[in-house]
Amino acid sequence: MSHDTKQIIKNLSVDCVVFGFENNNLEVLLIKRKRNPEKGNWALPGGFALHSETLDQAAVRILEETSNVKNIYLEQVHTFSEIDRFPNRRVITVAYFALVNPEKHSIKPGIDTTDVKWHNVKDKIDFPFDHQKIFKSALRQLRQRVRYKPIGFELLPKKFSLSQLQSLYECILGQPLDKRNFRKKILGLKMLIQLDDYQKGVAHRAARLYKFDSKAYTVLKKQGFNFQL
Amino acid sequence: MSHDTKQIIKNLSVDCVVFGFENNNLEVLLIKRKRNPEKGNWALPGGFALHSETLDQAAVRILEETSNVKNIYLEQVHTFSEIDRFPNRRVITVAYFALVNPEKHSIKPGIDTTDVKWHNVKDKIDFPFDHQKIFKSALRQLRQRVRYKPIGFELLPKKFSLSQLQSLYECILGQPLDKRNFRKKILGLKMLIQLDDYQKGVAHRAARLYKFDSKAYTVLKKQGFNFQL
DNA sequence: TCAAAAGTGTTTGCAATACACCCATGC
DNA sequence: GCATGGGTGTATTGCAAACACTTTTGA
Repeated sequence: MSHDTKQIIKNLSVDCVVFGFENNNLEVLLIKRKRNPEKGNWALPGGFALHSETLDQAAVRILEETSNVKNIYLEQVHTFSEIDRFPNRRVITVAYFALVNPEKHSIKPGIDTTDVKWHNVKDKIDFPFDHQKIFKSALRQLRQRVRYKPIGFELLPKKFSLSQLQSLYECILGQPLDKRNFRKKILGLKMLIQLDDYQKGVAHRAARLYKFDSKAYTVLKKQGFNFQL
Repeated sequence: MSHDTKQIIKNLSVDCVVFGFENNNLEVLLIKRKRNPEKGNWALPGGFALHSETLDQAAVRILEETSNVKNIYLEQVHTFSEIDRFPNRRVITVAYFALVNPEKHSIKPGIDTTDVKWHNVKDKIDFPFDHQKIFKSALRQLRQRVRYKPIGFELLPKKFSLSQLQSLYECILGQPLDKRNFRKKILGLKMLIQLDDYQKGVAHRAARLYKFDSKAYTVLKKQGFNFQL
């Protein structure tokens, strides 16, 4: 191709809805915008695509540039094209959702942002542009995916308890789950390895910790599964 | 907005994978290209978006312009952005899938096409550009959708037999279904109205015809359902 | 009378659901 | 010793799956 490699595509942007799981809550990553439009306001991390990259690559780059997160689960969600969605000129945006384990990835402001933060998914957010719509559609897609792909696991630390895992599923699906049935089901998938580690320093019986069987995990991720709870 | 209304967005196109059901086969609509690139070759109907329209609107317009079909079921599938997917310059394309009842909609060439035809989904097609990839991903999405949305019905004539409906599902899912179980399940959804009409002129027992209960249909389409067969 | 598709119920097994009590730990 | 969450098993139900013969019609 004959394009300058660092040149942006002026009418095409990528916006990312980054989900994380912290303090037993599903959270979304927001960045404080350094430039106009909406300078100083909290928004979804986004940016323009370059002529030299695919949109998947753009999403990876933008996440790294805005929030310093790398090497995470990414999936395209939808392309938004309302004529007035961006001020003054026509910009179409492709939305991605991403899953991050906040313990593994340190979040910090990148070149185009002055600040980053996690925000509880349950609390109302006053989004600029059409980011409310984008956020909702990403959440909807996450809820669908989690039912037949084991992607929830991207959000947890290496060692975790079954209660943590259950709590994650409850946050994503927005509904309580039965403890015994959940355990039966999740252990039946044979993708967890029981460890000899236990929770420490809690004022109740310590929970046993588990990790993923990464081979079984990869297989299941490809095959898909049916998680009906 | 201040754009000329009929001006195209040169780096953004829409491609449509139009499915139809005819002669008990699932078919895809192809058009013969009138212009370069790939002039004279069969491809998916597509075209550039305009500054004055959303992508959904572009898909509607393009389907009408290329193939004379209107008022059909449309859903966005995915955005394709490989750098070399289009020759000579960077063009990103947004794929849609559409469902058409060939009996209701007469297909004929539009301004940008010299010919149109239906092509059996099972037969290999030699697609230009990345249309093979686009087609595959649309078919995958159709297979998913049909399991929890009653969209299959968009493809049938007003009056139809249960065998036709079953055959449609078999074509989409690519697997045979049990007749008795299929009927039990589909009648259990209570969205079909039994008519007093029967098939005519067939050399075997005439099949009873049904139509959709459009109210129940609308409700189910919104709620989603679980079609496991 | 033959060919070809329509139509029709029952049984079986599995998986989802509902449900309640004891255990270990820190304070 | 008490508050807190961890951990465990069974009974019931509903749904998916498997399966074969009779009916109707035109040729």
